[in-house]
Amino acid sequence: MKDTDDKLTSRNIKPTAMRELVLDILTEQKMAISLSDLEQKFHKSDKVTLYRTLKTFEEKKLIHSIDDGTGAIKYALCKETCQCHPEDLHVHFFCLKCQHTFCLSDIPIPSINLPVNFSVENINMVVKGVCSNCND
Amino acid sequence: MKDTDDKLTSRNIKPTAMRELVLDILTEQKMAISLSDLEQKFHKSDKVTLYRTLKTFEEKKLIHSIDDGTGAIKYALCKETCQCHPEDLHVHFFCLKCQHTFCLSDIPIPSINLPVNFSVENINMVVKGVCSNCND
DNA sequence: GATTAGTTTGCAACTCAGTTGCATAAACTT
DNA sequence: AAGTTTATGCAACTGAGTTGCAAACTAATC
Ligand SMILES: [Mn+2]
Ligand SMILES: [Mn+2]
Ligand SMILES: [Zn+2]
Ligand SMILES: [Zn+2]
Repeated sequence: MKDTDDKLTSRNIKPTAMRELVLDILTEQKMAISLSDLEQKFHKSDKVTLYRTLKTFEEKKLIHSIDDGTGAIKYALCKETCQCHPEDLHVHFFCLKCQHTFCLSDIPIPSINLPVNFSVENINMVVKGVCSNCND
Repeated sequence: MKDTDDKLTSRNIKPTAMRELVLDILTEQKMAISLSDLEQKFHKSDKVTLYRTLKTFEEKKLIHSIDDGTGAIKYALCKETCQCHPEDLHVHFFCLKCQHTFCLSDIPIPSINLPVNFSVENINMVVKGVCSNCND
């Protein structure tokens, strides 16, 4: 618990019981999960509390959100050093077979040449295909 | 009307009055529009009919859909030659000021090196920033 | 330790995009 | 014209996300 607590406090999040539970669940995931995924990891839970917990985590840059086009936002832990700046952006992968969404944390989003007078703030890049698990 | 009709029939879509109207509206747009945007271009209209019209158009590859992260799918005309294959994919741009979504039809999505055993079917890339209109 | 002030949680209720079912209307087929 | 297929319109629903408010909890002060 101490480790979980530290992770929270280092991001300026008050370590409540609820938040520790949520962070633990997020930590043990190999893939990004949605609010309703998270909800189902509890026997009894309140969607709104989980929703606000995720919002807080995202605001404090403990997690980042991924819009993979499935209609439900997914969330995944940020790296310790992440400040959610452009240089922290990476490609995400959605597997059409297992329907899981992964961070490709090592693959930075390639820069592109925009038309004149266009300026960039943020880029979302989601690759859809079949993951290594599902490609036998 | 003949031109509109041809566009529809060449994509194997029966040219009804409704569909002609929708195609005309889509043709005169400089940016991608959502279902509810489209709905508001009519004085009296049925959302479901427009919804199904867009679905049909997309299925027949007359238009393509864009998930720009705003929560409402946007639609834009495909080029004549478009078959919605990977080589037809292009970058989309969402302007944080005017909130408009544009096709950057001339900017192909850069290819990336995925981890071993990952295969690609599709890529969604949305750049967010400020468009040339809104940059002074 | 009781009092207070600020924060978090739980419940209900709502919004909004997208979707389905079904009955009517319109368009083709014979 | 009668029958068959396809398109349209209306109602009703789903599911993700969101807000308001009161109760529970925590932290700070006396
Ligand atoms: Mn990620
Ligand atoms: Mn486009
Ligand atoms: Zn997979
Ligand atoms: Zn703009």
